[in-house]
Amino acid sequence: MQQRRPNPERAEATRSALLAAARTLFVEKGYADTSTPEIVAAAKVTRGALYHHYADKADLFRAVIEREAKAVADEIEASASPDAPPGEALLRGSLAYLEAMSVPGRTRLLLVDGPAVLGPGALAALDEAHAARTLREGLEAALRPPRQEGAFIEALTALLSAAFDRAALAIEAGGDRAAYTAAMIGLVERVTASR
Amino acid sequence: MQQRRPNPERAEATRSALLAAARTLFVEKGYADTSTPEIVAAAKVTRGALYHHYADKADLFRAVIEREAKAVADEIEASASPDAPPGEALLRGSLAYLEAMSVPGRTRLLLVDGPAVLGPGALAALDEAHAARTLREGLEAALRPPRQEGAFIEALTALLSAAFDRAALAIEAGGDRAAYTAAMIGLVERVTASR
DNA sequence: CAAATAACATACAGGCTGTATGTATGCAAC
DNA sequence: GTTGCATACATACAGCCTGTATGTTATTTG
Repeated sequence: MQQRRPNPERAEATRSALLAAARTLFVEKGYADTSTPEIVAAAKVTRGALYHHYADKADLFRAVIEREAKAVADEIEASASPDAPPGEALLRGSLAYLEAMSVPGRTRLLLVDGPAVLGPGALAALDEAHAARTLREGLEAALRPPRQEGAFIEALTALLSAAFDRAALAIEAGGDRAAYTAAMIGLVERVTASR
Repeated sequence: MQQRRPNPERAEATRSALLAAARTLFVEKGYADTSTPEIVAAAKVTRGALYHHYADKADLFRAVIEREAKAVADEIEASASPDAPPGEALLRGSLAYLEAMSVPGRTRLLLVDGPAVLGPGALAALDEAHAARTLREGLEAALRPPRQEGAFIEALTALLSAAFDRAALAIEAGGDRAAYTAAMIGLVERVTASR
């Protein structure tokens, strides 16, 4: 498919400029208060270009979100040590998640505006595909041999993931980073403790 | 204050109609996709009435949210048994929260659109004033004598609260209610277990 | 009963979204 | 090399929505 590709670099540059401008404005003013005229002005293109590459404003937002979620997943994966014991790997991944989410704007994009604009289902799917998978696999490994059924582990994963999200939000909002980190580690340890 | 109150019943009826219509539409279509003409048509008033009683669309939304948060808090408090041991009181409160949040539309209002429209800070404040207070007090009681400092307990409260929220969302989205309830109870038990 | 004010109703201005239409440029085949 | 077509935009337009400004009615108070 797609043998003919006229001027692909220019198109890619346009998309890139739109994504960068949109990300900045969405973070600064939120999705609802950011207009497409503002975005294209910041990206130095026209609205025609925007609507040529993206179906609508929400589609552009989705592209921004996907990029961001992938960046988070990549950073987590980059900081993973492949041959660490399950318990420690899980802990390291948790800290890496908090670190990745402390990049300015990420909590607003991924945790506040994202669910409202794309629906919580879409975000959960993205999460599962990227960041949360690491968490679930870590939990499964740490809880092996499985003393619980699959649905329980899945639920536990979701709950812990939500706790991590809240920690990231609280820290970005100026909360006590050390306290939230400690509480998070405490949660993970208590959950994985071979009772 | 407020000695003169011309036609207060009529005004109250108007507000009530607006709140009811707005709640229904916000739940069905979300805040962004609900227009004020739609709301006033459903409430059988005019836009003039809306902007007379509320500063703007977001202010009406805030009123809906506050009503809903108060309802949740009331339901939790109603199901509390005052003289139960701390551990059991906490568990009961947790289940009551899940039950209260299963009223249709509540998760979308309080957990999805609310944070995006009002900002996560405003919602957290509302939470702390109503539902989360019960949780924090329960945790403090269950963890007494305090083996941890205040900031840690506060953080732990926030994390657990987020886990509860996610459980409510997952259940409303069609998740395995039993699994999520069990996982939530497991979390609370492990956290309050005298290590 | 007169004045003031609440409780609306109506009209309007500005901005934003999405679409429809127009234009230029590269690639490809002939 | 030019004819044809698709990509990559640019421009113009229609409709809707929000918030405000202004007008009207009906109480309540002095």
